[in-house]
Amino acid sequence: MEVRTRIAPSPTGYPHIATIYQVMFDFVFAKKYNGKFILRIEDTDRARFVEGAEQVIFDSLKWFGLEPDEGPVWGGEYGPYRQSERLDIYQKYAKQLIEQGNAYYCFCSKERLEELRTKQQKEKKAPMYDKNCVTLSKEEIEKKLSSSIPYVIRLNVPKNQKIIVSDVVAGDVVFDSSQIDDQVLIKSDGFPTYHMGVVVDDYLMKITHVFRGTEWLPSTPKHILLYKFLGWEDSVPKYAHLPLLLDPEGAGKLSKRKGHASVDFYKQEGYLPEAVLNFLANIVWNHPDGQEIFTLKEFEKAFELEPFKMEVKSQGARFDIRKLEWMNGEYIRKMPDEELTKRLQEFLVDHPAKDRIAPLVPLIKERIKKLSDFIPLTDFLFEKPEYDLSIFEKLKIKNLNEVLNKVFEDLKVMEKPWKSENFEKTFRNFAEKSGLKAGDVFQLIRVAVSGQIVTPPLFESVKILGEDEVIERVNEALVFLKSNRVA
RNA sequence: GCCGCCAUCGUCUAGUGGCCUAGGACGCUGGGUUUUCAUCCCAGAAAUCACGGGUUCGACUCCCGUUGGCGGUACCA
Repeated sequence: MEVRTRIAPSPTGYPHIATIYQVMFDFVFAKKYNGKFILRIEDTDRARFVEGAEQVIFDSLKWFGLEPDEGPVWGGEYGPYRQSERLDIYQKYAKQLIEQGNAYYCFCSKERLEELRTKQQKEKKAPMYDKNCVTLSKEEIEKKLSSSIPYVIRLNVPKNQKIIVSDVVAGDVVFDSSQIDDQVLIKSDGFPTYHMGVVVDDYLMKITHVFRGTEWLPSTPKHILLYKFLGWEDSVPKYAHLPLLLDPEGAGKLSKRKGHASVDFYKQEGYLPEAVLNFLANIVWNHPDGQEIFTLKEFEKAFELEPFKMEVKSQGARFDIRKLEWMNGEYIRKMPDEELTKRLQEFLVDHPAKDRIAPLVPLIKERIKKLSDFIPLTDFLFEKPEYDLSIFEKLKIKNLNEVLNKVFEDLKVMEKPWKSENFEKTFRNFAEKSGLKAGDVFQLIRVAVSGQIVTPPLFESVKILGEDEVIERVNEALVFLKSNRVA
């Protein structure tokens, strides 16, 4: 049987990093077994629907290289792939369930439901629907229907049944059906709820494996019940409820409010998609060889989903951005210069000098952890520095102005074009003659040229700036020092 | 409240009864290389394996309980 996995996001805002985390498993697993990875848009919540969110999901998947084989714009033989375009299908199965007595019309008002809930909570009972409408006669139902009283369709959950969820991560989990609420299947606006939509579509789209967050584990028995009632018992997919991504500060799930949760954050900060994926995989799964850095392909190769035991941790994992940063740096350092240049150029969309960064790449490669680090590190190469007296004051040389002046004179007479070796020799000699440490002299030149304490290697930076520009900047630094009455 | 999942350094984890006086990685601290920073190399601190009972010759590993964390408990997904 062909392996078919799916991601079913709802277009309610920008995509969450946990969605990508899930997609990664779907994608890798489908690829490993030559199966198909499907994207289905679950746009059944009209209140939370956000215009354009769907496109952002597509873009994110593309950025991570996790594009589906089937989906809304990709096509496929099991479409349509948007739930809003499948309403009649859910209706059809809902009717079937009603006829079988496995579901029923419910005309209860929101107010009654609210009252019921508060009452149950007061009595310290689990808030559940009381099956009030299950006993309605055919005539009563017809009457209410024809006078267009709003209704929902509820699942008629039987009492005192054991429902076993076989999960590849958690193992077999037994639920008591008496604890399960009569879930709404079709809302009063005619749209299905998640539970109805997911079961019908997963069945119709022939989904074989479901990877989703553990927050879904408690509602899985409802889904299993639905498969059973619809006569699809043999088609229940294999479930793998993945550990939740927890907030680094430790207050529950990684939430959208906290920034790190948005896929966009990683793009904007200059994280590499492959590094993010590696990180995501690594926090819940360990490579059998013990390596922490591995490609998606390597993950795919080593990842196993044994019949009842998946090699994935089942506890929630804190999302430690510092480790991601380190990992991202590792990827940057291992990347060929040409590739890094390309990535940097793609990242620096508005950078005025992005076409001229190639020679810088080898200089900054070991110094950046994220693509965005490039900007503060190299700014001085593209624009004149703004000098700050406190930075000059950090230098170990006492008579700054005097020494810099001598440097200035030496620079003017140095043989052009400057060569790194010659530059170094000149100022080492200079330092020795002046009784200064070579490092201190170089640091002074660095600050004069860049205005910064930290820069890429000095000799190479100087070369990139060019002789005239360097001399001019040293002169400007002198003027600055004088105007601040520095000796 | 009820139901469920989980429990090893600050964080991510290795560990499936003896190899564990618990290993690795990030981070942190110190040192070395270096024109700054970074890279790289070396060293170090850091977990009474949540707690309490069992089972066993022997438990981080198995069982029970407690505690704690997390998730669910919607006409949201």
